[in-house]
Amino acid sequence: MKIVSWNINSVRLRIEQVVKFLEEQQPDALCLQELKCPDEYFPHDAFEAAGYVHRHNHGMKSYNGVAIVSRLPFAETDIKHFCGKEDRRHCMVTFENGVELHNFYIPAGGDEPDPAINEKFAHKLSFIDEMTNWWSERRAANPDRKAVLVGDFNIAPSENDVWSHKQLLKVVSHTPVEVEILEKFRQSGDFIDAVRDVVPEPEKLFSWWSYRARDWRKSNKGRRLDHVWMTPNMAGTVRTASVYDIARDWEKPSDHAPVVVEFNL
Amino acid sequence: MKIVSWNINSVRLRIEQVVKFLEEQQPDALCLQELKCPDEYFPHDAFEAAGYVHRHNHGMKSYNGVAIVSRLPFAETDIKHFCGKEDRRHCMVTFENGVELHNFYIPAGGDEPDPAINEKFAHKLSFIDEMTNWWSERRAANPDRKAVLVGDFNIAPSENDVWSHKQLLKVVSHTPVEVEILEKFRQSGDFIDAVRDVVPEPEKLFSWWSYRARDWRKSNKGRRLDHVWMTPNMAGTVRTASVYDIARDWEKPSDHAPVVVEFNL
DNA sequence: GCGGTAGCCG
DNA sequence: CGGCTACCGC
Repeated sequence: MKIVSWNINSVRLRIEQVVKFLEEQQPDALCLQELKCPDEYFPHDAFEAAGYVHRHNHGMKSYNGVAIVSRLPFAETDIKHFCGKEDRRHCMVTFENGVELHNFYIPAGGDEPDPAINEKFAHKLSFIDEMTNWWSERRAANPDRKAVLVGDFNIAPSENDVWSHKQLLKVVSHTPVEVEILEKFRQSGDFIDAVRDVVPEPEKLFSWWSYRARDWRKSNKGRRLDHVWMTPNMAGTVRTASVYDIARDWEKPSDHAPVVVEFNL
Repeated sequence: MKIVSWNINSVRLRIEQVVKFLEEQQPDALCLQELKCPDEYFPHDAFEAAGYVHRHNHGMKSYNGVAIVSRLPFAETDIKHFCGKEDRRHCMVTFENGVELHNFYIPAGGDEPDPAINEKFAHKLSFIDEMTNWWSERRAANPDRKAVLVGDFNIAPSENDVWSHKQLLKVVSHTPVEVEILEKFRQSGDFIDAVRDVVPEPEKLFSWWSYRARDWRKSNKGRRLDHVWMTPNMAGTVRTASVYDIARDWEKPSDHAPVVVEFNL
């Protein structure tokens, strides 16, 4: 089972790149974030033509929005609201083999890494906190569930997930408080980072490069913000994992590259 | 001598199309309107590389802007302000053979063809009125001057310059008041319409097709808004004249096509 | 419909 | 830097 997470930064603007990617990589399921697209304008036809006939899209105008498009049918679909907002940051499907796939777009958190003065940073921390409580309950109710959790977590947890640990310690996405709260969430499910399972540290690995760099590949000031995690009962099932960074070189690219993971399922 | 007028509707967005056109048509001078480009951002390098090393550009932010780029050197360059505005609607050069080339972007005139209620329409009429007085004086001062006047005049004078004379009689660009005031200007210089000299009426000829049409060539609801005129002492010098409408089919085209005139000079 | 602008966001 | 929202102009 091949699963991909990709922050597409406008699904309508980049639908042709998405189709190209699907043709080249043929994943079973593609999880998209930052659709920036109300559901009534979601480009269903292009996905249908590409063979991705099963779709669960959950978007809004201007901001956020997540979708899962798949060649495999869904037994169930659902969404969850976090922090009392309907801001389209999560959707999930259950495949017919019982495996769940969750797609997240965790809040970016603004510039100032202080929840007392920056409401966006406070929102980010609360969001992850709520994810932790939510999963603890879900896990208690069904300890044997197999689940893959993917998305733009907007956090690069390890020092090998950023181009400069030192220079990013006070930059939102790599501050200790974020890394710790994300680790707390990880522990709540004993999740395994599927990518690091196959591409272990200290190898540097990034999935996002700012638009602001003149030559993103040369300066390579990247961060690994996009993740694919799995429940501990899926240990040992990762066949391959990689960042499809050639998509970052396409015409008018997203600032994120797809993260591709193949599972033996 | 091959001279072209082209309303490019953003010279920066379409610089590659301009270079392609220059390579295909190799005019001596290209007159551009609607640069929408401050002078400090004019794409000099692309013109330089294409062999158009003589340039007179006169632009501003957001709106209007005119330029003459040329393979032939200029003996002089100048600009004139009309209606007390510095809105970059005219520039001119004198070639070493003494021939003047004037490039105009006459105001579009808004929607309502009534100067009493529409200031933009009043501006358009005043602009042409001022052109008339200005040229009368210039002509009196130098009756033997040879001059080519080109540009987006935003008026389709004849019934064969529009797709439907009847349906456009009350539409700004083809109203009798505009046609008459432009004819008054023409008479002030006894100008000859170089294009109609070679492509006589009643042949329909257009240089502009709205972006709003689904299929501009099929519906063909065009207007001839772009013109190449010459002083009467140049009578009989037009070798060819045409509208390069294939440029209207290029990717992300301008809504205007280049008007190309070859003179025996 | 498609250029341009500004401010918001990341 | 480049999505988005808006509005302006043709």
